[in-house]
Amino acid sequence: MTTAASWIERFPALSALGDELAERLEQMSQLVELPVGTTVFHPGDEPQNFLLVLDGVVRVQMTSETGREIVLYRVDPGETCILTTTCLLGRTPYNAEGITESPVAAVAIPAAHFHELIGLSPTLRDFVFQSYGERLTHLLGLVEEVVFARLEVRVARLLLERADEDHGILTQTHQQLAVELGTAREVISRQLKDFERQGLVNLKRGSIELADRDALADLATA
Amino acid sequence: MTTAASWIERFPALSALGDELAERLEQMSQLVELPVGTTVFHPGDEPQNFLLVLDGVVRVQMTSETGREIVLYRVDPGETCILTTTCLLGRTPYNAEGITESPVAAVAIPAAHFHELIGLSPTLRDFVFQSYGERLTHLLGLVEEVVFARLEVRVARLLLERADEDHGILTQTHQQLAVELGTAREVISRQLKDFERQGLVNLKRGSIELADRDALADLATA
DNA sequence: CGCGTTATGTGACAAGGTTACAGACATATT
DNA sequence: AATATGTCTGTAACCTTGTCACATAACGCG
Repeated sequence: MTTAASWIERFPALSALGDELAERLEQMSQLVELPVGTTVFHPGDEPQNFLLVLDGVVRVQMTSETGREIVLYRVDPGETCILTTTCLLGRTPYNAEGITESPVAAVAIPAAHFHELIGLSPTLRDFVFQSYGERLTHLLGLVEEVVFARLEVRVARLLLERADEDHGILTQTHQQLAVELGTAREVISRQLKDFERQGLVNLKRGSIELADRDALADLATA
Repeated sequence: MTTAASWIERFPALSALGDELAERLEQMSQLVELPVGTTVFHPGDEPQNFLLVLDGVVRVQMTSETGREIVLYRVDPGETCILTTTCLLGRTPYNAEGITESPVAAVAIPAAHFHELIGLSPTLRDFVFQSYGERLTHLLGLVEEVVFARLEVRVARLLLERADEDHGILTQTHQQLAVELGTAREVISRQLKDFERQGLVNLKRGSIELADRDALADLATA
């Protein structure tokens, strides 16, 4: 009974699983659907399942006592939430928060099964190792940026990274951008106003239009 | 031929390996000895071996273009350098620097063998997963601290963490402390002088004596 | 249209990073 | 002992970033 069109096909890294393991994985997994804005986990929770995102995006962020926040990373389709894996394997509570940024379809695999499968399948193992590696590298980059990079550079990078490809427009509030960088809203407002005066962007309530991408790119690589 | 008193015994996490695997691991590994101050790796290098530290400490840090540095973590005896593992598995170059803080004895396992063994041994696998988890958690803590924590708090924590247990003395220069926190020497000097004026520490050239640990601890938990 | 809500702008000040030196201490050398 | 040299520490001035306090502007809805 080949449960055709399985979610597993969405993960290139899992294509080498083999029919037998794929079917077992299929059986022990459970599909979850979450509306946008759902809190997937928050600090103090302990995860019960290994999580794979099929569709949508989960944003993982941290909040300070004073209320400032910073985005740590995003889990995109085809990726796994490595913080969940870490807390699962280490039986430690989350120290960050996960929020769906769009409607999310995900696969949950109970801890015990996950442990078993990881022993059976080099494919799954490599997938998890690779995920760990990518996140670790990414987090080191985050540390580097936060500690060493000037704010104008970080804002320029953020704008380029998150702007709509075609029209060069972001529909985000200053507050949202502040959370991306772990800074304060006023600081973003100030910097954007500066950029506007230099003709790099056009500001409207709730959106930012990139007026001079080349100049921003120059800044971003500085 | 039981090569008795193997280095493997130093790793509690590897005690469950079993005789056969332990012997194979033993055979394919190579002992390395490094004097203090050796650069184990630096940005751009690609690792060839999985590394386990037997004795001594390796400090892993990052340097900015402007010359500022920050310590990311330390690899203590019984631990593995997870950045090495990451770069090894991902075939990516290092983006940080590793320096021995004391004479180091380490075990090197060539990438191919490592890959094979990780498939064979759940014990080794769990060890690596656990190492990943610990570092990831630790790095998230670093991000949190760097982004949200006030400097006086960070300095207080650093002093308590790195002071000699008995006498409450650190023999470190302000520059060295600055590297720990990813800040500038002048900033550390300023803060320490403040602490001194408040009677929390006594400063001497090349060393700092904690004069009021309780007060520092109060600050540190703030 | 009027009104509440959310988003943005801005000034003043505090904290931290940078620049530029001065002085203090340690050690080696004469 | 006196001097020279290098390293470490202190400090002032200035710039960037974060915080606080409020003003103003844009939107959405009855």
